[in-house]
Amino acid sequence: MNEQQFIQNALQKSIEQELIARRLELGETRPGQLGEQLCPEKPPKAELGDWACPCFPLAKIFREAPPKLAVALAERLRTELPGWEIEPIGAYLNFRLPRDVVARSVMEQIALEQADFGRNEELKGRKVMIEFSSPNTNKPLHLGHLRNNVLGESISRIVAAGGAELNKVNIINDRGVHICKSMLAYQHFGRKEGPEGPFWETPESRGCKGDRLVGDYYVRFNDWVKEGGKSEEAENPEQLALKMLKEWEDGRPEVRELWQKMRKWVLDGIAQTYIRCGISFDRLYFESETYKLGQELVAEGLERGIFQRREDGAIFIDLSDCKLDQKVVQRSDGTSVYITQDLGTAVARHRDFPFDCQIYVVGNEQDYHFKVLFRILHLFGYPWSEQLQHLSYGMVVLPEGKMKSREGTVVDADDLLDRLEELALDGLRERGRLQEGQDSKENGAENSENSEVGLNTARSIALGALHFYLLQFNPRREISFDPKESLAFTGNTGSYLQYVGARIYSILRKAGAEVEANADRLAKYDPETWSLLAGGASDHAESSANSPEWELLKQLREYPKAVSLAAAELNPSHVVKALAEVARRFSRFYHDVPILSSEEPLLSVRLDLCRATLQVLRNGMELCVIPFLESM
RNA sequence: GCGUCCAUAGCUCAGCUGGAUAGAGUACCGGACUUCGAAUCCGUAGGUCGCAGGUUCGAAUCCUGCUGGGCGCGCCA
Repeated sequence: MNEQQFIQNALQKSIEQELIARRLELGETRPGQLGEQLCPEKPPKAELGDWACPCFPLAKIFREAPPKLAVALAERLRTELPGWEIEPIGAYLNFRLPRDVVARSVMEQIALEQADFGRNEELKGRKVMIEFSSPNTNKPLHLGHLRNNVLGESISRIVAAGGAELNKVNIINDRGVHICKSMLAYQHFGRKEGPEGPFWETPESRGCKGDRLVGDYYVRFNDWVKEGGKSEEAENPEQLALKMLKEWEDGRPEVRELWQKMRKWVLDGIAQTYIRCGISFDRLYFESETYKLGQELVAEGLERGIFQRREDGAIFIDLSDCKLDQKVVQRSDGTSVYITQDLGTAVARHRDFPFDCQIYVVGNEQDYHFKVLFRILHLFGYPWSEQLQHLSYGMVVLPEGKMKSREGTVVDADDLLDRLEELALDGLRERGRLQEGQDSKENGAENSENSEVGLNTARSIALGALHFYLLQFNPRREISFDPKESLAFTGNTGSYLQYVGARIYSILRKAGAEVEANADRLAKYDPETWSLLAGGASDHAESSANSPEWELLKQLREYPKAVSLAAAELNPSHVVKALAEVARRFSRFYHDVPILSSEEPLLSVRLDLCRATLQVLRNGMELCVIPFLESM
């Protein structure tokens, strides 16, 4: 039973007693409903208490003003909840927890569970498949993918923390006219003149990542179209692309060979970006493999009357009855469209991993696509089709508007990460943080700025800043990305979490103390020590009502709730926010309360509070794909 | 035009599904490093919750209308 229910139960009893004392009848209301109507909530200000409950709903039954009721109920609750402070203020009943008990229970729980603190079993036994990233093999990843990637990875970790069995998958869109476009451009413009004669350009010859190279040819194709597209075939490039797609589906060797080569360039390049971002997949699906199954399904659907054939041969589904209009599922020339492969992919995936639920992390510009997809799978009668979910996240827009690949306003993922790493390195340099034992001795040479350790730290800071930034908003919300302001390391950022972690590490190092919390040690403290900790025993504890220690402890207790809420809503921002709040409250505690210079037993128990905070930060940062740093 | 999502401090966003004086960060201004890491902390200021109605003890939150925006409405993906 959680605390909220605990309070509700006590309320329920008190209300019943009060009713009896007043000889009032319940009338239509079930006895059990009374407590449920009163929902304990967080007061707007910490001074008011730890929990609060408005008495408005009871006014009718008791035929008395809520403030008077609150006073009467408070009296009864005091005997119901010994140790708690209960205070009626206006129409509200305010509750204050017995602090020594709470402090001890949170810290013991953290010490016992350690890396598992925050995990729960709400999704135990559920098999969840999650699709995210979904790159095209004709260009590198951009800012939009970065949001998608970190959302997918973070939600995966959060859902796994809920006990679900998880399968992370990526559908690689390596088939279609857009792929043919970059291939065509390469065929026409990829022949270069070198000192030793002509050659076909490769990532090595240009000295860049393969995804970048192919992406440039994709852009080149669009320029070609604008130029009027002169080619020896005297057809325009768009037509050539469709023709090439047909040849690809027919398996023409030259086309397949070029496709294999360019596809690998992009896949290798994108794989590097994934590694850099700390995200991974259990399995890759390729549209080039699943589209055939999609075509089989189209044939089956046609036979079963789910789809219809038009005079020109195109196959479509009529969904005008549910306002989804008509949708073509196979072109008149027999080639597949986007949704064809998604049908095949869904079926293939359920064969590979019989999921209870599948989450598609895909941008909201595809809301219509997924409505149609889910509808079709429903009409096919797959039972699992009822458990498909589209996590429709908002776009990332720049101050000047939407990113457009053709206009070169796309923010390239690798470029952005490079820029962030440079800024992080500048930050380390300014703070003189590139020396001080950050270098390995075997490196011997010098504490140079280019040391491996310094670069790794900068990478972690950059990634932390980016991921914190991208996860702090509601996923469904469109976010505007201003490079100048968004790439900050001060204020509410990933670096803030890392900084607090590093400071805790530092203080534990200085104390010569171990880093892990230890439940046996905690068991030795007496109740008075716990009261000293929670109540704020610092010299200037003029208001022990809400000491920094108590505020911190309460926030540590909030962390598991944030994780389960994030899992329920598929919204990692709850975890990010809970962590930022932990960091803020720790900073205040750290600032206001001396730790190393305090005397026993306060020294020990305060160090234990540091350890508990550290553990929560680490656990949460792991879920948000924000690297933890022992020093920065 | 149709569908769909959105509108809260100068800016970027919260607001726990109807409750107390609407909160953070950032920017601005003012304080705090001889003391555990100043990528920090503290304080001041900043709002007619787009507009107008409605529902009720009570609305940023629910309903209707209006205004202004995003996205979608391809045999692109």
